[in-house]
Amino acid sequence: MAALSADASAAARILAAIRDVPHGAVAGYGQIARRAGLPGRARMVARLLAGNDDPTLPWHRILRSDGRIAFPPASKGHREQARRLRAEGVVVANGRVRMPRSDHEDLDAALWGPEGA
DNA sequence: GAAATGACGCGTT
DNA sequence: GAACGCGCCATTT
Repeated sequence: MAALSADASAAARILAAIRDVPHGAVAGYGQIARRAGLPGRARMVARLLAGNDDPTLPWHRILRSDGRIAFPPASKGHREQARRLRAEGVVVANGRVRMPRSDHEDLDAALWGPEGA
């Protein structure tokens, strides 16, 4: 069958990685792509979220590498995402989220699982 | 097939 | 920390 996307399996892996983010945790586009086994495809993650039809997908947990919300500060999506993050206990200040710049593999676990890991 | 667009990332200023 | 520029990937025109 014709491949409407670049790689259906790749998309599935990305979605799986996003779903793998626990409640109260956040991750970056590049980080998700990397976890999905697709380094450098951060934009592909964004594209999937932009066209996601899955309301159960925790898209609000996906932020930029700087820890900032991808949407413009005046955008509705930005407000929606910030609201949802706060509802999960994530501290959002000035459209910014506490994000560890040094992603050590050991600390990486803490990023994904603040409760466990 | 080339140019333009987009929920990105990183280095530099 | 903010602003600017360049690079990368995938889809659309």
